[in-house]
Amino acid sequence: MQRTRFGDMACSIARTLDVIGEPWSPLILRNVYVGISRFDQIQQNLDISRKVLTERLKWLVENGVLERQEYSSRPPRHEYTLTAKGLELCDLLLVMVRWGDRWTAGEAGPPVLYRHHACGEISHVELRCAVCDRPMRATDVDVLPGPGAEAPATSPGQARTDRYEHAAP
Amino acid sequence: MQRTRFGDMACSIARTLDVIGEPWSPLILRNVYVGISRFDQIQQNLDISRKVLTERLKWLVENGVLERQEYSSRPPRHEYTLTAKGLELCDLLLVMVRWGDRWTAGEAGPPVLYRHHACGEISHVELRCAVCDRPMRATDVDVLPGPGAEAPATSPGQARTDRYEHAAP
DNA sequence: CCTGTTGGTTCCTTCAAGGAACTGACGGGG
DNA sequence: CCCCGTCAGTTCCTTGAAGGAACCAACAGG
Repeated sequence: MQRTRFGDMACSIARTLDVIGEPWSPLILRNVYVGISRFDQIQQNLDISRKVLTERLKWLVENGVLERQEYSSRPPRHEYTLTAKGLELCDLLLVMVRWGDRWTAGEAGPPVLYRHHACGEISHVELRCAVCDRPMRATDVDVLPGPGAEAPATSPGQARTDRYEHAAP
Repeated sequence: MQRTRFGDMACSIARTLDVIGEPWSPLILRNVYVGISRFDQIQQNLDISRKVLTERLKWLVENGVLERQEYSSRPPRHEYTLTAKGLELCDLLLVMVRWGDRWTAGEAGPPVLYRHHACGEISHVELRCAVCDRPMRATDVDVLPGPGAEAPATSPGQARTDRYEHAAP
């Protein structure tokens, strides 16, 4: 775990990492996503320490990514399900899968395939611009300061543009 | 840092995390991406321990995400630049930004904006199917075992489908 | 010669991860 | 009634990574 908390930084990447940046968290999310949603199932599938799994699940529930639901009282049994917030995080997993397939899978090929409901084909994700629909990759954008740019402890009105000095022509 | 190495798992998410899953790594990548590419610049911008920064940079270079380049001999000075592999990882950052903006930015609004070169508009990424071009989110796919599905130490021919039991109808 | 910049390395402390054992509520079988 | 098994954790101990500060070395400029 990072001892430096990222949640207070004026950076959406840091704040996203604050939620799922700890070791195991994305893999736990993946498991819940594919239907492995109970404590012992997840623990066995990942071979994760029960202690760490407890901590991660608690954090993810506290942050509204997962919900802990009782599917049987007597005996009390729970399972973890994705919230809308958590489901959108799974989009991130799809992009990670794409990169991992391209750069780490090697000759054996991808360990898991994804079939798109709409077309029925084995496929993968591509990044498009929400406005014009054309490809939008890291090379296709300029970075510039936004309204929430100043760090929390900074007085308003004094935007910290120095942190984004490469903000393009 | 995770003590359990994820690189050996038969999972592209785990293998991606093995490369950039450690604390600070995505933020270092982001800094190099926006042009903050020298050791001391990165260290000051992130307020990261010099020791950890050294380790992370070394790991990222070893894994082909960054390149260490001398931009001045005498005195020897270096900067870190993205490889093609690293640039594609930045796509992941864009998706993290999108989630962070939606779910963590609050009233202040996003700290950073992204202008798409092709249309000139402030925008964000959307996930599309590489085959049919329609939206492809986590809810829009079936998960099924692929060619590289068996774990490394497993004898070939005996696919471990048990790990993906929710593989959908 | 002294200072500043760049790019690290070394050392020490603290706290998270891993691992194994333990708990406790319940259900079922003999 | 007692023992076994399952689920969902909790407790405790050891190890090792993160944080922080100090140190080092090569060079440039004044």
